[in-house]
Amino acid sequence: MYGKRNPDETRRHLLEAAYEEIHRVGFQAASLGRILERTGVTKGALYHHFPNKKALGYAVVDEVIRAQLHAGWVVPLRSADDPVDGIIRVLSERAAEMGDHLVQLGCPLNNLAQEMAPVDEGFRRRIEALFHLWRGGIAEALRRGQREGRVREDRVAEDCALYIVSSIEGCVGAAKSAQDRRVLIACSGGLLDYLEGLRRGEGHG
Amino acid sequence: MYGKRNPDETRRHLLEAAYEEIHRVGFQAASLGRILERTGVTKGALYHHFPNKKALGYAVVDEVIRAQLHAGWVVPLRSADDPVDGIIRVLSERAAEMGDHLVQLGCPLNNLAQEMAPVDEGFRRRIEALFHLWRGGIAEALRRGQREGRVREDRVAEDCALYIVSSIEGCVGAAKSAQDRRVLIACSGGLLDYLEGLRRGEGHG
DNA sequence: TAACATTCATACTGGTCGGTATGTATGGAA
DNA sequence: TTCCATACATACCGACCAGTATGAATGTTA
Repeated sequence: MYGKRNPDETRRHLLEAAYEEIHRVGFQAASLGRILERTGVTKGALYHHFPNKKALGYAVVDEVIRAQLHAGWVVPLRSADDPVDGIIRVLSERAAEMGDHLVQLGCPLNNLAQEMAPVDEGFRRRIEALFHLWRGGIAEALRRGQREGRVREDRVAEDCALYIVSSIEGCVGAAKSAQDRRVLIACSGGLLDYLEGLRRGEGHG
Repeated sequence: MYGKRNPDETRRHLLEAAYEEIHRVGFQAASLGRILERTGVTKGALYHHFPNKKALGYAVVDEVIRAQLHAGWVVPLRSADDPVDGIIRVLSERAAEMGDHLVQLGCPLNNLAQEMAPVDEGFRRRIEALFHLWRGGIAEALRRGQREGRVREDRVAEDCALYIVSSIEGCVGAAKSAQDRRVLIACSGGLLDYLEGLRRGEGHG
């Protein structure tokens, strides 16, 4: 397009469009034709940058979703004073940032996980790497909180992180299934209960 | 097949095969050809019993999945003495019954919800009706527990049921994403924490 | 047994898809 | 200026898919 040539830009455009297409309809139902249509890129260009559809999907996970997760969760949690406060704040920030997309289409990472994990091991491993990153960021914050006396020490940080991430995906999934933002709010109440229960001095441990 | 004729049976076979196919690859990727192949039913028979693919999918939700949910969750919870004990017992029973299928392929209802809710309103409503049934069974048990003094009364039963179901789906989803049964166990630990916290006399309310 | 609706069976259609073959324009290096 | 890899563009292919047209059995009813 434009008669101009710019390989890096076209690759970026393809990745962004593929990300949105996959987020909208899933990987298997994603149409290369629609991606090309929306980007103005031609099939020749696409197959120059990616050997096949699967490689494009892999790149979306490895680059686009990974960058979002890193910037949206890992980095912010590093600079949080209190881990529980930090998780709650990041949670609401991410929910606000994604807006209606989160309720309508769900979490891009979890969508892919649920669709592709049983079907393609390459996807599964890449997706699991991102979940590992995510849980790692939360667990690190929780461990720091334990050292600083903010988080109860009778819990294993990694186990808590696993449950927190799963619970987030559960809540987002419920809201998506209902196509109703209020479900996200109501469901998050239970998660907040759990998070508050992780603070130090909450008894019954 | 068999030269014999039996409309009810062929319909049942079709529904069962469709259920399995959808559970395996999702509705959109489900192939009528594969369903016919595995049942031995022909295309003419299929389109005699169902007007189109979508109607077959709807019937799977309305009949197959609904029956499973009713028999597996609603009925058992009605005869539970303690709701928290009951939920925990049903949880493990269901997990045991589905075996590796649960970890490999995930929850049939939630799979469909995540795939189809944003795409087709007919699916969404039917799926949401089943979630309503499920949450209703749990909420009813919790309310009875509150009346009988077994469950703390500073919680709204419906909100708790929403979070419990979402949390279950989150845990199952995590295990499916990891394709690892141990993830299901570890993740359920957090849910058990939450459930135990619903019992009466647990402080910090 | 004759008429008729139900229950299937077979062959075919149009459309979409991922992928490929082939060609062309660009830009940098020698 | 020549050469050549890079970066595209266009046309086409075979596979699969949901859905349809048509007809043949089968069971039911009169």
